[in-house]
Amino acid sequence: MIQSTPVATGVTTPVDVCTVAPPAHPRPDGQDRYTISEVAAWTGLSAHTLRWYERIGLMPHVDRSHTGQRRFTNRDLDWLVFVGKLRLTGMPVAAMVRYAELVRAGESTFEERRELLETTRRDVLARIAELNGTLAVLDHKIGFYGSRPPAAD
Amino acid sequence: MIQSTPVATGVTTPVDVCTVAPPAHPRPDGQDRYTISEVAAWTGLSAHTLRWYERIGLMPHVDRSHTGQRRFTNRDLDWLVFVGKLRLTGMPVAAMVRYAELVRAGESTFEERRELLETTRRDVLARIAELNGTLAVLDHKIGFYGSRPPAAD
DNA sequence: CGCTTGCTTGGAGTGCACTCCAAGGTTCTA
DNA sequence: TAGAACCTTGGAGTGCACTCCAAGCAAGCG
Repeated sequence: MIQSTPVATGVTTPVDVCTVAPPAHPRPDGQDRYTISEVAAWTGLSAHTLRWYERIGLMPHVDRSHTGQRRFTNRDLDWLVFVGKLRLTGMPVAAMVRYAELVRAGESTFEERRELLETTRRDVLARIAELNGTLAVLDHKIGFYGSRPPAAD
Repeated sequence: MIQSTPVATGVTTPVDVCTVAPPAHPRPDGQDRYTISEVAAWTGLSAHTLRWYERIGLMPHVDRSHTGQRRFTNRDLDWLVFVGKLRLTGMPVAAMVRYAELVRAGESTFEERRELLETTRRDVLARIAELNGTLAVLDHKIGFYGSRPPAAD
């Protein structure tokens, strides 16, 4: 299952990574220079995965300390939160990389970005419909096995 | 994406594979002895996948012709339709195999089967909630890119 | 200063769900 | 009855999304 990897618990501010400089929301320790393990803990992704995201172009190039260690900014955190959402949609990594490329390419790609997101949106709606279809079957069968699905949820 | 593999288009009868002999619904050519390629065409699964399902125990053992070729019955078709639904829920194959084992084990496993399906149901609800969450983000961002999401759907 | 813990890299490995292959036997149509 | 099309098997290969490894610097504390 693609389901819930615990992405970024504890965020309360509405996120707004949209391409062009959103006002950065100060994060946990407010330094704007987080190590990879801090970011890993904060996002729920592994450090491995964060490096991998950078390698495949899913992260804009991350700042480095004078000795070459990664220092993530609040902006990077915002981006990762958004990427986490895209991942939850079921969007393949290749498409997320494409989106990241468009973001790097600047404003001229607004239209294509919108299209990509709208395609994703349609996919999500289709998937929800599909899941609702399976719910019907599941409920039918659960009824068959002698108990109603729990009323609450 | 796990999404829509075209599973069994053209089914109109409500399916009811539930374990204990449901009245078989006559299928397309009404012979009750379909070759693997007929079943592949009918379910949208590949012949490879059908053989693989049998190998891993996701299919009850399929009838054979006197020379050893598979001959699927309407019952098998019903089962495959149901398995297709389970697959759409995002249930891992291993869990579907577990369910198939329980079915083979007989009535004493009703309770465990019900639990398995209810767990799956909860997973589906959670996934739908997750997807609705992504829709909110998607819509926000699509609005950001200068056009509202299409009104219809 | 030394020590532990953390970070770096390229490349290899993992798990899932298929997907395909080769070599040969079977079935159907003309 | 020939030939095309289809079926069989075990095992190997594929694509995706990570996940881990080894060898070697870097950072922070007493």
